[in-house]
Parts: sequence; structure tokens; C-alpha cells
Amino acid sequence: MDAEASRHYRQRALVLKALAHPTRLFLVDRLAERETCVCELAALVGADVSTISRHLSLLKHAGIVTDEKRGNQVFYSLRQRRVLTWRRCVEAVLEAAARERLGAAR
Amino acid sequence: MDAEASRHYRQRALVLKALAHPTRLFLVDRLAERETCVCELAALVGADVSTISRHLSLLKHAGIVTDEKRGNQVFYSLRQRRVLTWRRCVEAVLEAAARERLGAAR
DNA sequence: TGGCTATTTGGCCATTATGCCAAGGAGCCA
DNA sequence: TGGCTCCTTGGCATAATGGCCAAATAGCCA
Repeated sequence: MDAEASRHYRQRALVLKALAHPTRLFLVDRLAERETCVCELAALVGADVSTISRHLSLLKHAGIVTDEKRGNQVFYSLRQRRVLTWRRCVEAVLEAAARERLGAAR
Repeated sequence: MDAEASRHYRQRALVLKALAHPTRLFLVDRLAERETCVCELAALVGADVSTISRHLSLLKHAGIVTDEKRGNQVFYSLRQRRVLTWRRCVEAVLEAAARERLGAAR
């Protein structure tokens, strides 16, 4: 893998890494419905506000979400919806695995 | 997030975690072209064979690739091609970020 | 069987990721 | 200004990753 390919894949892996956490996937799915403030998201997840703030910050740096301060709250939302295609990719893998299990059990 | 949602997202995050590494993305792209043995992949990446073997094992456990022993070599291949939609998901994010940078520079 | 080649696994170590608490900063309202 | 609420960031402890070397396995072929 030459330097350019290396950079190419490092950059893409960063985006996937940002998604690759249960809480962050939940947040992305949530934000796909509507913009939401940090405290509400924290309540939904059931984790410390600081923890959620960190997850959101990570998603923001990855370019997946944006934030907007309004009053003393910060509302996060998806930067674009096509990132939701992560579902198609993952479901394809899970379905193939499920089919394989059925085949093995036959 | 209740117990079921938690399980749901944990399972999906596992698949994304398997993809979320530069070397593993490279391997997936490579295997999309044709099945390849471990030693050839190791040479392409330029890493220790044991390192590549571990990455492939991880991809296999995630249900993304399969292996087939033939002689004293092991050939890996994609289990299904729809996993390649990771590209669409990631490119959407990168393109949005690029647009944003252009807008900011305007 | 003995020697080779191809892979996987065990061990170790360095680096990164996570999560919570506490502290710090911002904005709102009385 | 003082007190609240909402977020973010610093500090830490713990767990998970990633990589390489060395050792163990498996299959081929003399």
C-alpha cells in the first residue's frame, strides 16, 4: 500500500470509526429524525451528559453531524442524510450471516 | 436506550468496527476484485503476515469475508458484495465536508 | 520422515478509546 | 450581579486495539 492509498484509507477509516460505536449509531439514528439537544440525547441514552457530549464532538469532527447553539442549549443534527446508508452496508453483512447460520443448521 | 436497542446497536457497531481500520478497508477493496491468499495480501499491505492474518480473522468473525483452504494456502474472499456500500456512506460524509470547506473559504 | 512454505496463535508492549466526576465557560433571568 | 441550567473539557482509571516476534500447526513434496 503506497503513501497515497494509505492516506486514502486512513481518512475513510476515520469516518467509519466515528460511526463504529453503539451509542454513536443510536445518536445518528436519533438525529436522522430531528435535531436534538445534548441533554435530551443524554437522557435517551442513559449516560452522563459529558459522555454524550464527547460522542457528539467526535461525530462532529468526523463531519457527520453539525451543531447549533440556541440560547444555552446546543442542538445537533445530521450534516447530510446519505450517511444513513451505513444501515444498508451493515444489514447486508448481518443478513448474509443469518442465511449462513440457517444453512449450517439444515 | 433499552436492552433491546442496546443489543441492536452493539451488533451493528461490531460490523462497522471490523471495517473501521485502514488496512481492513484496503483488504475489503482488494477482495472485492478477487479472492486472494494471506501471503499475497501481506505483501500488498507491507505488513507482517501475522498482522494481516489477524485482520482477516477479525473480518471473518464479523461475517464480512470467508476463507477457503486450498493446499497450504488460505484464500479469502468477500462473503457478499453489498458490504461495499460502505463507500457510498463514507463518500457522502467526505463530500459534505469538502463542500463545507469550500463554502468557508469563499 | 525431514524440510519447506503458508497461516494462525501466544506474548508483550505501546497507543487509543471510553466513561465518569469535577471544574470551567456561556447564556438567561430575576 | 448572583444563581441556574446546559455543555464542554481536564484528569484519571480501565479496557480494547494494533503490531511484531516467536512458537505451534497444517499441508506438500522429496
